[in-house]
Amino acid sequence: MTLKKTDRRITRTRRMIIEAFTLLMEEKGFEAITVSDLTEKADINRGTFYQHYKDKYDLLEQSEKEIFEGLNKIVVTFWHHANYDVEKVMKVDDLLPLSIQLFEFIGENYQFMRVLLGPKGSPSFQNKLKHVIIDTLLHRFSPFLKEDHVMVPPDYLLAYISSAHLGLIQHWLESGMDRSPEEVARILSQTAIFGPVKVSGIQI
Amino acid sequence: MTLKKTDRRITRTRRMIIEAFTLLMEEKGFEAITVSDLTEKADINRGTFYQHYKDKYDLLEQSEKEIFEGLNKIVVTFWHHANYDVEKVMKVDDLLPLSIQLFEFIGENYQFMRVLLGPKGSPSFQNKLKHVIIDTLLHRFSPFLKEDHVMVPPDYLLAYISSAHLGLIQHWLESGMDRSPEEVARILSQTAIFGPVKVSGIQI
DNA sequence: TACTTATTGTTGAATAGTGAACAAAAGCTA
DNA sequence: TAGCTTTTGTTCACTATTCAACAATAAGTA
Repeated sequence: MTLKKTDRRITRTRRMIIEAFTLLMEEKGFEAITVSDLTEKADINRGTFYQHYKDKYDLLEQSEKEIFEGLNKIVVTFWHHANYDVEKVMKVDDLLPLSIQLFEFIGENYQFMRVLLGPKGSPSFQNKLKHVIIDTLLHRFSPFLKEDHVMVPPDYLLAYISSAHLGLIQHWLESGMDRSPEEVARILSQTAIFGPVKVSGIQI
Repeated sequence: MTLKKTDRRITRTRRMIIEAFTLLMEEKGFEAITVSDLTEKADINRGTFYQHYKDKYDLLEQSEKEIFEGLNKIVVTFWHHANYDVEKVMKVDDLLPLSIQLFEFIGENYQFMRVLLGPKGSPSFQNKLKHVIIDTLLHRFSPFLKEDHVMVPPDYLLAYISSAHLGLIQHWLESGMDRSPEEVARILSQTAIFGPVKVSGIQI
């Protein structure tokens, strides 16, 4: 079954809507935005917007979904390639390439993520992203935890790590991505080494 | 007779073509560009290009024409508003607003004009622009020349002034518009005051 | 509270752009 | 020079977007 190619007009129209959405969120905040605002800023017909999205809430939902799906796809693809087995001992540096890819993806969606995570963005986005980090990423490492080595309750550990990740991502975005994805991935890796990793018992 | 509104898709498609055209001229120079290059870079269908332009030469021609028409429109509108009469004595500062508008227009078309006037642009564009400056702008001042005060042949004067204008425009574009349209308009005005204006006999 | 303005959601006919295909021409390479 | 590859210019049926209009709803104001 061959994958049907999307008409480039659809892709283009959606990109224009997202760009307008991002600018308007920064300008006036999600709640104050109207569909008319969006279509004016995107320079498209109002009817066209309704062809793509039900309303502005649907737009937010689908936009966030795309971000989460993008992140998830990266992790799934990485895992598939890495072909990890519980028998193998995992080293922290094994995850550096994954980290870099994730930060590159975030960088590609910089404006949108920065706005969403900012003061005028979606209040629930932070929470959703945190859960994505937990479900998509951190739960994959559960099998690698040496249960008799775990010094703290796992749920607290996950809450700690995911919030730390989120905080670091937010700082990177707020400072205009002043470091490369590689650099920030290393910062994350090295910060984790002398923190959560040790308490988890994963070999360094 | 009401002015028919252009479909925004037409405007958008043409803008995308021009943007692609500008990038490719910088990248490989006009001669090396193919229509296929243009439509790939613009992300439009090849057939669509042919709906708008005959070939790449037609694209160049129409693009330049738009620039010249834009400049001309500014001058014509200014003249209309200024409502100058030969009886009135013209002062140099009277033209500052016109200068500013012209530089603003150039600024709005910065990328395209910079590339056209650059080493990989259209070799004839400089010459055409010079003639536009003469025909559109400088010839309007002929009636204000005090013939018995003119110290040099008028055709030499026009050649001097138009080249000076062009040189100043090019420098501004090449230096990435490091000064505002207002500033560069003043530079032009003040440079002219102690040069061509004096020899023309226009009151300072 | 009543009135005005702005926005919404939808509709239909028209228009612009799309993808794929084709023959011919141009450009490139051995 | 012959053969291959790329580009051109065009066509057609289909799709996405457009514009304008409309009634209903929501928001704003006096």
